[in-house]
Order: sequence, then C-alpha cells, then structure tokens
Amino acid sequence: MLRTELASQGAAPKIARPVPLRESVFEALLELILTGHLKPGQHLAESELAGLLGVSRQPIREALQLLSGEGWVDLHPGHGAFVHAPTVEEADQLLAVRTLLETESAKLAARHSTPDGVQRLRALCARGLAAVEADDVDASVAINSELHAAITELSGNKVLAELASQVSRRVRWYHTPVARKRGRDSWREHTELVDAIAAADEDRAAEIMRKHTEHTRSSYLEQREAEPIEAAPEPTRRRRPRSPK
Amino acid sequence: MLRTELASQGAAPKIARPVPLRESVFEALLELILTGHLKPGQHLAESELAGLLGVSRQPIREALQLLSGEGWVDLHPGHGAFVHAPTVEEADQLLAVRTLLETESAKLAARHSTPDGVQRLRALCARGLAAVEADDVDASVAINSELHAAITELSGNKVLAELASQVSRRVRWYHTPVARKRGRDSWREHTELVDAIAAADEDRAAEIMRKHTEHTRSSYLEQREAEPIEAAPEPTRRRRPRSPK
DNA sequence: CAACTGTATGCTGTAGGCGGTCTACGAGAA
DNA sequence: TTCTCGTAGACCGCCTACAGCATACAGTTG
Repeated sequence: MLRTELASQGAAPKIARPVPLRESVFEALLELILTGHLKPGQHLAESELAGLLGVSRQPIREALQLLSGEGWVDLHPGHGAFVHAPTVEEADQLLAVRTLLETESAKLAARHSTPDGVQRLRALCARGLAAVEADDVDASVAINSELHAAITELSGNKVLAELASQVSRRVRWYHTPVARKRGRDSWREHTELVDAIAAADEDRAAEIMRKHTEHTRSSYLEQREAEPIEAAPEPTRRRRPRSPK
Repeated sequence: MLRTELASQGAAPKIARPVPLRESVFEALLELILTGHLKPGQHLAESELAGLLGVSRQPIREALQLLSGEGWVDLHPGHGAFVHAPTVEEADQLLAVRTLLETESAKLAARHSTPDGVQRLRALCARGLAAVEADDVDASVAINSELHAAITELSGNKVLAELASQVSRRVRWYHTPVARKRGRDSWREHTELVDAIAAADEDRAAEIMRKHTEHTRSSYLEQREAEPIEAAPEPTRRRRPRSPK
C-alpha cells in the first residue's frame, strides 16, 4: 500500500514532476519512522526500501542522506543506514538546546511583534485550545509546532528560525505522549506567552517560554523513564561498526 | 590538477576505500568555495564538477546534498545547485545565533570544567597567541575554531556542540579578514575566557563570550560594508527560479 | 520593431548494472 | 567442544544510460 501511495504520485510520471521523488521518499520514510514501523537501531537496506516504495535505489539514497542531515538516521559508510536511536541523555540535551533557541526566539518576537503577527498567534492558540477540548492529541501536537514555528518566524531572525524548526521537528518524535498528559496546561502557557509578545515584554516572554519548554522537558523525561522507546529487535541483519565514532 | 588530487586518492581503489568518495568530493568542493574558485551565486553543473574532479555525477550529487545541509549551497529542485550567496542580513543573523550558542556553551563549560579540559584550552590559547605573534592569520583562524570547538565540547552537551560547530564553520567563511584586523585583542579575550572557565565562574564566562562574539560580529559588519563579497559574474549559465521560495 | 512561438541543446532526476566488501554460516582442525 | 578458516550470499558505493524538463535562440507574425 505504500507502494501504491508513491506509485499514485508517480502515476503521471511522464507529464510533470514538479517535486523530486526524493522528497516524497523523504516524507514517506520519516512517516514510517515516526509511526514506529521502522524502529530505532534498525538497519535500512536500500534495495528493500526501494522495493517497498516502488522506486529505484537512487532516490532512496538521497532521501536517506537528507534524513541523516536532520538526525533521523545514522549513515555508517560501507554499512548503510540505521534508524537513529536517541538515548535519554541525547533527548535531554536536545530539549535543552530547544529551550535555548525558543527562549531567544520568544524574546526577539516580543521585540519585533506586530499586530498582524500577534493576530496569527492568537488564531493558532484558539485552534490549539479547540483541539485540546476535543481531545485531539495529534492535532494539538501539530498546532503546537505551528505556533512555535510562527513565533520563531516573528523573531525576524531566519537563521534562528530555521535552526529552531529543525530542532523542534526532532523533538516532535517523542512529544506526543507528553502532550497527552499536559495538553491543557501547555495551551494556557501558550496564551500567556502570546500576551507577553503582544505587550512587547521581552523579558516576560522569554521567561514564560523558558519555563514552558523546561516544563515540557521534565515531563518528557519522566515519561521516558516510564516507557522507554521500543528499539529494533536484536536480529538486525547488519551490525553497526563497533566504533560508531 | 584537481583531477589529480582526487585521482590519487582513488589510485588504490581496488584495495580498500575506508572513506566514501562523496566525502572527499565534499571537502574538495568546500575548498573551492572557501578559496573563491566557486563564487557565490554560481551555478554548479554536476557534469562539469564530475569532469573537473574525475568522478561520476553520483558522488557529486551526494556531496552537493551534504553541502546543502550545511548551508554552503542552495539546491533548487529541477534547476540544480548554486553556491550560497549570503546577504549581509543573513550573515548578521548567523553571527547572532553564533553568539547565542557559544555563550551558552561557555556557561556550561564553566559549570562542567575539569582540570584536564582547562589544560587543553590553555594549550590552544598558547598556540593561538604564537600564531598571532608570527602574523600567521590562517593558523590563527584555524586555532580559533579549534578553541571554540573545544569549549563547546567541554559544555557536555553534544547536540549543542554539534550545532555550534556547524554554525561556526559557516561563519569561518567570512572570518579571515576580521581575524587579520583584531587578532591580538581576540586572543587576549580568549585567555580571559579560559580563566573564567577554569574558575568555574559561569556568569563571567558567559559574559566574556558574549562580548567576544559580539565584538567579532560588529567587526565583521564593518568589514563587510567596506568589502562586499564578490559575487559570480552575471552570465551565470542557468538562472535561479524567480521564486527562490 | 516588438512579442510570440517552434526548435535545439544542456542539464537534472531516475533507473539499472557492476565490482568489491562485509556479514553470516558451515566444515575442518586443535 | 571450541576455535579457525573458507565459502556463499547480501549489500553498498559508484558508474553508465536514458527520459523529461528548462532554457536559449532563431524565425515568424502582428
């Protein structure tokens, strides 16, 4: 059925292909990782994926490189690709970096806030609250990402926004269970944050964002202790080199 | 002659190739960009580079993707690769992000400083000062990178270290002229910074690093106003799509 | 003279194939 | 029984080839 999915996109291959195949493959593989069909530590054989998605190995290779660049898979030259298996320590550090970037973004967003921008943020808050009320966790997580992205954009620093977005995407991997637990609190904090940005209060915006992300972080760590991410079954066909360097 | 360079690496292709060709290509291309042989905005035709380096298009493509991931080239699907042309604004934002990451690194390095780590930093400072005394700008810049990398590593946060290193590498592109101007001052600040880290004085270390990187930033901006980076001559064979999106 | 259209060329994106290395596994020796 | 070695299979990295789109240019028309 995955084959079908991509094949349908390729159903009109001779007419026009505005989007390179590698990006479709990228998203398809990312989806498989996020949904857990491809488990952390698992070896990803190019031929296998190529057959699964109904394309040749070339787009698979390129998509794997893109995934590697964003930290989703590890490339071991001569040994192929493996789904990245984040340790608790690494997740913790990632969340710490996220706090740093998002806090700075919030500060700058408050400094450069515009009525138009604030209105967009408020709209996202409303949608997020609605999603929480409806117990739609997936939507809540998605809108959460949108809101944070909007704030980083509002900061006016594109480099910062891009970096924060990248880090946030990785965080999203293990974000869902946390959202389930503290969805309502999280969105209340979001609302306060937007108020601070609207008031152009840099320090308060930064402080709220710092507490907000730190809160998420500790929640995540508790969660993680309770339910470690399931790893790939041992019989991974190809072993990683002993020195993962 | 470039062909020779890579060909020599491939001179023993049948025995063992511990390092994939794409990484050699990556470094070769990066060198060409840094030295200005490939100018900002220039279109990079795969076949051309393949011929130049004496390899096929495949490793070239993969190297270009790696370069794209680190912000050295822009990939426009269907239109090929272009050497990234940083605007003054973007460079400014990049340097601001660098300040943020490096400041946090310095703070954490002070918090987690070890005698062993401090000793490494001092050794680098000594080498840096020696390079400045000898008017060896290139060495000074290189050792500067090493020092900053060592500090980020000492922070204990690998994610932060990786991000900071990536940002710093990009900064290095336009760093050299600055180093020429304020080499001595820069290394004096480094020494103070290491002292603060050795004393485990988080706040002081952070403050020194902040000032240090801000200083570099303003120096760079002055420099840039005076000598804009030379761009590719207009007759770039292939135009970028109008909406660079 | 300007704008448009048809044609030619170059380049990208993808497929398929080859050589070499790594892993796994079974047979033989200590 | 355990360790070593040889063999077979699988997979990766790279090369070559092809199809389709984008661009540039020349000819044509208003």
